[in-house]
Amino acid sequence: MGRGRVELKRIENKINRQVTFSKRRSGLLKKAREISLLCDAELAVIVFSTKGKLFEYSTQPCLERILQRYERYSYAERQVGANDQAPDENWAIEHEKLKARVEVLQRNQRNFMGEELDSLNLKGLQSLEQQLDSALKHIRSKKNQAMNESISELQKKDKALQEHNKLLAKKNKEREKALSREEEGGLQNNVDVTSVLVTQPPESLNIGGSSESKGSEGSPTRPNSILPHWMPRRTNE
Amino acid sequence: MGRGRVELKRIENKINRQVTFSKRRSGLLKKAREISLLCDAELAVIVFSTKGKLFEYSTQPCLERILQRYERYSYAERQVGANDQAPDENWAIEHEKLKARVEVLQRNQRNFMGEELDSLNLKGLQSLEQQLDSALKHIRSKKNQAMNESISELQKKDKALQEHNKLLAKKNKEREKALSREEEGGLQNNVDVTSVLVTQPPESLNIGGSSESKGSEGSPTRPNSILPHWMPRRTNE
DNA sequence: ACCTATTTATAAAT
DNA sequence: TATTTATAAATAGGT
Repeated sequence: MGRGRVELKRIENKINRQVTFSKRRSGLLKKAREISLLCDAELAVIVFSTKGKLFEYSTQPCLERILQRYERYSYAERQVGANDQAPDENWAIEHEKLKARVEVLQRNQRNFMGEELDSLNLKGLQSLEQQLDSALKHIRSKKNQAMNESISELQKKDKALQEHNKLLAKKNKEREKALSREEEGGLQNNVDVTSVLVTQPPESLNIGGSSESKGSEGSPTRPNSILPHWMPRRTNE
Repeated sequence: MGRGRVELKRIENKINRQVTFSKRRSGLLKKAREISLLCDAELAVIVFSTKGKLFEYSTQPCLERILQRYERYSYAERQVGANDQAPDENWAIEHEKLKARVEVLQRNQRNFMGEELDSLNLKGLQSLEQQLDSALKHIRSKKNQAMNESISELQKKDKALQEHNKLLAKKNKEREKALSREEEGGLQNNVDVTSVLVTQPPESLNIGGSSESKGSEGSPTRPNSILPHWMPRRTNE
């Protein structure tokens, strides 16, 4: 959308990057507003510019709740650190140091994401490759572990449901028999409980893919409380 | 964008609303990804459909991290309003913001190195895996490119040296011949240049030592324990 | 900040 | 839900 295609990579020219950021940011927020209006969705967008400036859009309730949860936590945390504020002169220095650190960390991160590789020599590339390779192994192992856990949990659940199902079916049959003995011709009230139970959708099998993609919206997910229980969240720290 | 203007109000037709939601959602997430890539911004988008299903995009493997940053940021911001301590206090706030950023970056980096994976849920792990996988591809391609370049450079150099060598050998022979003709028995000064040249150590095999990394070993790196040793510092911006 | 030439996104139809 | 198409929007590069 503009004169010439855009390569999807960091814009090197600082000015252009800044301008594009400004334009696209407003575009993004506008679209966020539109979708929330048109489709009655609740959403939040949080954007930090490279320089650390914050921009946001939110339709309120949901994100607020999430944020409040964090707020309590980090407020408490900050109260601790706020007490021992003594000196004020080395702040400028500390600040500079921090900025430098941020810069370094950002560059690292870009490298870790496979970008800006020209800043590395061959040795660096090789070392990075090794590091990522090993990291990937860890990650995959962890992921598989997580998947296996949730699978076995599901299997357990499934088994339990089947048991329950069988039980109910049996009871049902018994009742049916009893009824047919007591009142002849009173069968029309009989509902097949079996099918109801067996049909329960294995909702947790929707093991998160990339952020969006496959989301059969209409699926009869239950009023799921947002995150499946098997998704561990950071509890503290 | 589409056939006919869009009124900015809730779409009444349920089906249409659903379809539009799906389309615009993916559009929004796409744009979010683009701005983060193009403009080096950190951001998160959280969307709840009417039915309560969650969709999200985050530049970080762990969306909570951005929320935390947001938290700290808005806390610091709030201090401005509450506090009428004018000039110097800004520094404190900026400092807080920076610290929040550093924390996020550090955590990311640890994750990128395959550490601290317990802080990620399955979704985060998968997204991280994908990211690293793609990064690794870039890195390997870059590495191979670098290697090939240095190989062909070496071959060129080698060829040139051999040429030179041949030339010198020839000259040497001629001179020798000439000498033996002019002064009989004066051969003890004759050094075999050939061997000297052939033996020349292939210094350029030190691949990747181009311009920047040479001799920087002794420089006292700043006390950044996080920075991997192989990451050369950039000299220009 | 404003202006277009173009590229994108997407509403409607299939 | 996936494709296709006609159009509205977004926006890159200038000014």
